[in-house]
Amino acid sequence: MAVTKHTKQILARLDEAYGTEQICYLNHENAWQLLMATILSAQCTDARVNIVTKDLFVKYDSLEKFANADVKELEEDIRSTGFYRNKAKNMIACARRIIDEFGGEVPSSLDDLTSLAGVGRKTANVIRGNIFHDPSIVVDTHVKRISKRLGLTKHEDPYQIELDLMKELPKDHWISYNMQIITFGRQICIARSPKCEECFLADLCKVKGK
DNA sequence: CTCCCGATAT
DNA sequence: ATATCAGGAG
Repeated sequence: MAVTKHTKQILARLDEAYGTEQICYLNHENAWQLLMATILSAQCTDARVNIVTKDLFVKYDSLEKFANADVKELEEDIRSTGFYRNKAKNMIACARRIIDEFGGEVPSSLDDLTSLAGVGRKTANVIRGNIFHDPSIVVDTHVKRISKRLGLTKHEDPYQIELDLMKELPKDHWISYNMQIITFGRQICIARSPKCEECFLADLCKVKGK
């Protein structure tokens, strides 16, 4: 499967602008912390998640603490991330199942990860990429919006977008693409008001200025 | 498809 | 007032 010149140009400019180093914007010290942080990041900015987890991971300093947490208390501890009832319930169930079914270790396969409460394809791929360094494409709102703007996919469904990107992007760019697009999406191709005047991909964009 | 749901920019 | 933010489950 040949990579189109259009795609090569995009990747070359992203590499030049942001490098290819693997960076995670969710603060964490281990696998279960990243898992909990990623569950919290659903429909919430990473900046907000980092504020919450700063205290959260001191109070809950192990999976066992989450497994035995009081739901109401955990709800208040994570309230500002939104969807706090679902998230608190999922975090507790998730911690219990990792302890009971996976010997206390965060599993590495997509199927095992998505079998956990509150863990969908996006969260699972964050863990696979950042913890286990398995090539994976995380389709979040930035990747979705910008991949469409750049003409790398026409789909709305995140899984279909993931398949399109896996076909179009060389495997060694999968992880860096995610980091680059998130950075790009926050600095330039902002959802509410994209800065097309200062965008280094404007000439390759399908919907420039719209 | 609907519901979960607070913080922030416009 | 409205859209959007590193989504997932029923």
